[in-house]
Amino acid sequence: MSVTTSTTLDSQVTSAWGPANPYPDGSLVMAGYTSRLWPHESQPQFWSKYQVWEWLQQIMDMHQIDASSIPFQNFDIDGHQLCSLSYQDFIRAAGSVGPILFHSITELKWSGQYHVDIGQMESKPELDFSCPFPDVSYPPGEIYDPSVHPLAPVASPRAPSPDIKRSFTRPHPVKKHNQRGTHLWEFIRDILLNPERNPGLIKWEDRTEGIFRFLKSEAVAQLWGKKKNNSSMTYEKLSRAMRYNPSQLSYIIY
DNA sequence: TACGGTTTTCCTGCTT
DNA sequence: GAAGCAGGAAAACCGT
Repeated sequence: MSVTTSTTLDSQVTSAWGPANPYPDGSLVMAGYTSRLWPHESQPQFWSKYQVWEWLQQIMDMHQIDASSIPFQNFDIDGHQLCSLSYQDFIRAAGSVGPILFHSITELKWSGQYHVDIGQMESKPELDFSCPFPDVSYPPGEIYDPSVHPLAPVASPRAPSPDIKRSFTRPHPVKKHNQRGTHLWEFIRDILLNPERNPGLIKWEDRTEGIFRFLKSEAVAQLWGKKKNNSSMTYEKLSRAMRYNPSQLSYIIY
């Protein structure tokens, strides 16, 4: 993928919304995300598996818990199943974090107050490059601590350009606090978490393995550069940043 | 001001 | 040989 001088980023992204999108079905990548046309119901009983995971992630953030301390695979369930779990089930599934999760889900079941304001996003389907990737994983007012979910490109298979594969490992230990605003891994995460809003830029290749594919690498780099006020950003630089220090970084995309 | 973490930039080597 | 990716090294940047 290359962005020629005559090809604007807007045109690329816009075209991706249309029938020209080379991945219109998204059957592989979007499996967990199509349902992400989010909580029309705020009731956890109606959550998808993915929403359950987002809730888990949010709880970990809120309580400053290392995301690696619970086996996410134990929560490969939808909201209905989640709500049917007993206190002991939570203990078994999440150990010492279980009571926190149980308490949270119990409150949510009764209050129905859990709102992730995706509805706002859906009401504004147009792309907004001034803030292209709203942090929809976290309700307004909640501070997301990215260091809880560090991201790590690990040994990634080489792939012929323009399809660049990257893979991510499970979460790693935590460092506190976002010192520099948006991190690159947050940026990537948000693209992956918002396929409806940023179609055709990156797609999941194998979500269970944490492998994704750059479809428009230079377009992603341009967006990143715009976010960082760096007009000279290229995919080469962006990819270098992604490769940097993989032992430190990991990611919690499932 | 010093320090640490993250990102950017430049470069070389390897693979296809 | 060309293209593209991986990774080393150093500098820049930013928050504490």
